[in-house]
Amino acid sequence: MDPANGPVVSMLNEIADILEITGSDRFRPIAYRRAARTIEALPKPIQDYIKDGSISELPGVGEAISQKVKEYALTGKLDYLEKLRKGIPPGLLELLNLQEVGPKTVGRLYMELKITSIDELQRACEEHSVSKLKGFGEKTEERILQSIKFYRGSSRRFILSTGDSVASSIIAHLSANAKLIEAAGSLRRRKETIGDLDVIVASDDSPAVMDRFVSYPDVSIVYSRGETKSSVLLNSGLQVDLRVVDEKSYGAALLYFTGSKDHNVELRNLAIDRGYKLNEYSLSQRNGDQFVAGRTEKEVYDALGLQFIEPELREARGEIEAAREGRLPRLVAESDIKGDLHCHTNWTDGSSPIEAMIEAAENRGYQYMGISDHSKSSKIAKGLSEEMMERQLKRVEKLNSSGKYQIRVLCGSEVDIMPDGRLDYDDALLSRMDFVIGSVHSRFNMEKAEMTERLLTAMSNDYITVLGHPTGRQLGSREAYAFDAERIFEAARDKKVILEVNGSTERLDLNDQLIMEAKRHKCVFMLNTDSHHFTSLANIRYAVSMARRGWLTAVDVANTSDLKEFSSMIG
DNA sequence: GCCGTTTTCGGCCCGACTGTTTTCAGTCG
Repeated sequence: MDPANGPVVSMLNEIADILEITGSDRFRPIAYRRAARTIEALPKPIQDYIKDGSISELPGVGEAISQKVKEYALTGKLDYLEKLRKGIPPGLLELLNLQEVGPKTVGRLYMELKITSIDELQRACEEHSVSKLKGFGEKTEERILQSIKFYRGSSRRFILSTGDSVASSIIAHLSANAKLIEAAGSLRRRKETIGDLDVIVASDDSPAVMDRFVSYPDVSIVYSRGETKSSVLLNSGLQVDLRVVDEKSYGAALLYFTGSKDHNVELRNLAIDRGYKLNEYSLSQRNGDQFVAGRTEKEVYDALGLQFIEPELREARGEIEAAREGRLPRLVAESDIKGDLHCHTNWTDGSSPIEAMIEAAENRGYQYMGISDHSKSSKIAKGLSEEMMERQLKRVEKLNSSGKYQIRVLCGSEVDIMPDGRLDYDDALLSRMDFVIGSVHSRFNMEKAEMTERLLTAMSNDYITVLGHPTGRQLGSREAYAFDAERIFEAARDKKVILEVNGSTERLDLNDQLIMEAKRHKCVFMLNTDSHHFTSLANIRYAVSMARRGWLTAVDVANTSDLKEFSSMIG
């Protein structure tokens, strides 16, 4: 997605929301949402499509919507939307964020009880005036109160690594009754954050699986418990949905619940084109329901004439077309990685000694690894003074010549990029290092132009090898700083500065979309962990996940090369 | 509102679960 399109996407979705609440033709809001999805997935700003007239060729964007998008893009507002907004009180839209409360419910609550905000809804439920409405009852009232409580509580997205640990614990809990079991959804697609967790099970004894599931110790609320589907809320606020299917439907179910939604819509439409019907049970003949495929995902893709599409690619970003034409990339895999250069030690803010980091890297089968402690200005991180840096260089040299390790240990530094773009050590010291990771750790709130200059200046230093965690974002706590990505990626390519994909679980930086953009600029990448403890070297899987979501192959990634070739790349 | 090798009008992905029903509407994914 191009971030510049965000406002247009919200505009279209808001129109859809209002149309749903006011109860117009059922299909008009669907049309607006479809157009919003299309525009959300565009790689370039919508203005580009308006300029060359290709906007009305976008799927789901016809005459009426393209006119509205043009007006909005040109003037920053839209008459039609202003008029719609006047028709309903402003607080009404927020009610849609409540679980189990949809547009029909909001519409009726407004029409019959004059409810226009979450506060008013809460009061109405507490006074039991909602349950007196026709079609509503006590349980509905309680459910709404619960949703309100949840909505006001925790943030509703979880980082990927949290999802991984919950998933493996639930899978362990259920595995005795499951023939096949796997986490699906955004977790399986390796999205940077997940909203909920989907688990798919193949089993002959569905009731037993369901019983076991709803009695998982960490469950706080059971939302639903059915024969094939159950849904619970954990104490952490994470919702978990479980589906149980027959073994012969397992692949179809996994495919269906892995998504993304847009990928599924495209797949189903392709199925229809080919005379089939695709649902969570099988791919079947459109007439007669005869089973065609469904035991495995590959079986379904095969029957549709597609290459197998890795879950990380299933975002409706052109992967289905590529699969049809047999030109999907062979994605980089964890087993391709031959070294990790972003490792801190207890010389600065890490908690493991150099030797422990080296041994952990060796145990992973790496050919090389890099020590990259903080530079002197990172006071909080106990950055190394020049003298200490000198000592560390000598220490690593000694370890390499000790004969104790098979692995080659490189010594570098994660050097602060100062506000003016200079690096935190002088060139003489930098020149003696095997590699240099330049990172921004201060003054995150610079203006875009200033930050861009800062990064460009840093990248023009001859000794910088890698741009570390290029956007500085931390999931759920710190936004990416502003900079002109296009200029930075062009400079990275021209100056041969490698872009880091940082696998630290709170960072995941670059993210998938920026990776795709950088790849279009023909940049080279390096996958690192930013480990502060020897066990964190395993986080390389998260860097790999982002890289795969960004369509990277081993060729795009510097640290898939053997030591010899790699040395020439960083040298 | 969009779209078309079944259609320029009449469809629009589709199935599970819940609650309030007495056969179904609303919500979700």
